[in-house]
Amino acid sequence: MPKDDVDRLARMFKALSNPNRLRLFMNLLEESKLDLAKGRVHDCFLVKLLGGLELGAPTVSHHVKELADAGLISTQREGKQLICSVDPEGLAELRAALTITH
Amino acid sequence: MPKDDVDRLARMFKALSNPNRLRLFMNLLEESKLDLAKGRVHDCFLVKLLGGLELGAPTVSHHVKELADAGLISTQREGKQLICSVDPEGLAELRAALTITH
DNA sequence: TTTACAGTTCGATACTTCAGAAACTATCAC
DNA sequence: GTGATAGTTTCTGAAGTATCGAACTGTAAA
Repeated sequence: MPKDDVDRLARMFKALSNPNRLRLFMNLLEESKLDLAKGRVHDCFLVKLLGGLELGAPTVSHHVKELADAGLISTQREGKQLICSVDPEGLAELRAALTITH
Repeated sequence: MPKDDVDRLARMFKALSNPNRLRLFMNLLEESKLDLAKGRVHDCFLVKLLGGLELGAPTVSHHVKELADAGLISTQREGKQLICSVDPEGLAELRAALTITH
């Protein structure tokens, strides 16, 4: 596996290595599952993702950026709010790397 | 998802978040693929995993321990050598977490 | 145009991680 | 035994990360 690919993968895993950030992602993934199964992308208000997380706004902002930079989610503004969606390609890359039958 | 599960998952992802450690794991996974597909566990000398890694022995030892503690690989001594195998359960947990259609 | 809202940026602080040097343990071959 | 091999443990320093408070930006409603 080329070094660049390993680095890219490692960055994704790192984005998921913090429990709070992972929780954020899992919440979004849970919200998205139905839509992703149909090949569509689910949108979700940032606020909805924070159930029981109890983090400050700056921290959340930072975590969202990490996930986005890693290619695991994409974001877009809608008025005052930030909309997050799981990036299906990023998810697929992760799954491919962990797949046994190549 | 219960907090303990999130923490356990996060720990696995953390173990894969360092490029050198990820490389180690991917090398082992690559070696193991055929066997795992058949439900068996592949063993591999530590030395074989270090192709092009250029790390000191203490560092490698540390990385192997991290992967083992996270439940991603298991190790056993055989004489002077350490034998590593991918832990199929850990791998399955990771894959399950990233699976869309639950 | 003032106010509130949703999120961002900056800076500080406490903490964690990576890697290697030196010294150690265990095993095997002689 | 002695020496060589394979890996471990402990410690240290440099670099990176998580979190928050304070100040900031953009949007929308009053």
